Amino acid sequence: MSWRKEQRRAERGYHHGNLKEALLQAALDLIAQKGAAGFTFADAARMAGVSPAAPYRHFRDRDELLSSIAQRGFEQFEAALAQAWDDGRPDTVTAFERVGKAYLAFAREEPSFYSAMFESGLPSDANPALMAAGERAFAVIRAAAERLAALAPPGVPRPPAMMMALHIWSMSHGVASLFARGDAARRKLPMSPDELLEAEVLIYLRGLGFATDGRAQDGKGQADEKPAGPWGKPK
Amino acid sequence: MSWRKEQRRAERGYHHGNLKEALLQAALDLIAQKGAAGFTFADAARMAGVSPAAPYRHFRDRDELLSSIAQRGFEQFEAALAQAWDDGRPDTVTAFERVGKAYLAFAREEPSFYSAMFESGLPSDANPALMAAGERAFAVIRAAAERLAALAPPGVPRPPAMMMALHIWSMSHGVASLFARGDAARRKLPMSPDELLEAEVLIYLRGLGFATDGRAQDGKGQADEKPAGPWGKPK
DNA sequence: TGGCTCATGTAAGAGCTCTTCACATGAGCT
DNA sequence: AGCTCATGTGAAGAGCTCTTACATGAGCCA
Repeated sequence: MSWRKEQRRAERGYHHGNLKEALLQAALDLIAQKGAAGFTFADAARMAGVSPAAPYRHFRDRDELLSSIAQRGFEQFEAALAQAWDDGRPDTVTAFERVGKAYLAFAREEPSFYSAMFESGLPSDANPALMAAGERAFAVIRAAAERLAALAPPGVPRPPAMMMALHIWSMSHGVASLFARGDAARRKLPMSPDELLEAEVLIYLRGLGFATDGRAQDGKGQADEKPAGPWGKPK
Repeated sequence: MSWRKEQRRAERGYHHGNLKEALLQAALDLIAQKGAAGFTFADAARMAGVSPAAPYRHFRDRDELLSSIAQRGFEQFEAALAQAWDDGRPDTVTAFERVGKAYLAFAREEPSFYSAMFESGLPSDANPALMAAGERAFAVIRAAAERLAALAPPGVPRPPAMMMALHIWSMSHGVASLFARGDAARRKLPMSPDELLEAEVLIYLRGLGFATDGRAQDGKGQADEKPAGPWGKPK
């Protein structure tokens, strides 16, 4: 009763032709359905229409497939963040907030990548290329923080950009992994994850002395205006 | 060559007597070693010295065992946070920071619990008791935020306590899961996770208008003293 | 065109896990 | 003493991971 498999083979010949890509795609789909833990090498093979042994021609391991996905994820993540940052245009604070939104958007729209990247429990020393890709993604946040730190108001010691970057990253990751994904999002929130993160970052930046209200802060700032606060209007 | 097993049985008789507890403990140990994903039902049975089928008398599933652990984790977590909070003594801000430290300490000292709680990919609707335990733990943070919000300086619209609680939680979870655990901690940081989180929370609170320097803020605050900032001294 | 070679796929199998079943044991009650 | 039922066992099916030996055919070279 394996006419199904026979037929598939008839359609595409003995050689698949693009198995590596097909496996990566299949794995993404499977992770989306069943989570990074539930995904199975054999399942990916089945989905690609090849025998369970075929994937071993392209990936040493189930883990290597997973870390390939994570690596790609970091690359796309970096691209998304970099595009959102857009080198700080039109102004640093606006661009910075856009980065936060892009972070959440990625976590929401690419949950498979996100969980391969952060929740797959891969030994971090397994794949140097993976680590490097992660570093590059973080570098975008760090560069943005650098620029932001340079705008810090005088009079107060300037916050270390590295620290700011780590803070922003931890907020983003915290919101993303607690509230913005799959059934974790079932917790009933008083606001959307995006709003939550935006408020969080705004409050944080204000704590650093930034005037985060009028947005255009790069020079001519209207500093103190009794701001409405980053949380909506009181009812 | 199974004299080993025979001997164990001789020691403890046909019935284990406390298998459920033994399994939970074994699972914790295994998760600590190999991560929540790598842990195996059969392994736990072996470690407890019983046959692979025995655990099924106590847990419907591998997942049910995992969620039992997560539930216990939340209970201990709640206890740890509540103890740290100590009903806001000696003053709200100090106690609040203690909660943050307790959060990280738990993540660091009980990584098995922490990953069962937050990284095991359990369907959140699987176990109502689990969800309830999670809620109770969060309630501690929320209660603390409530008290803190009540101290918010006048003149600015008071921040919603729920939002503050979610913010604090996301920061804590973000720092914990990115920097304070296992080989994720291999990222070379300019400061310890504890310091990182403390600074983050302090900056955040300052952004809400709290004077977070002299600590005693509940009444007689020395408000403005050109604070050194929550990041150490500039070198 | 014919023939080589090697990357890519397959089949079969060992060893593992999960889970279920019928059956064994003995702790605690009557 | 005898019953009963919770608790543990052994065997077995189904699935997964990964290895090994073998099959196929695409690309190259003459």
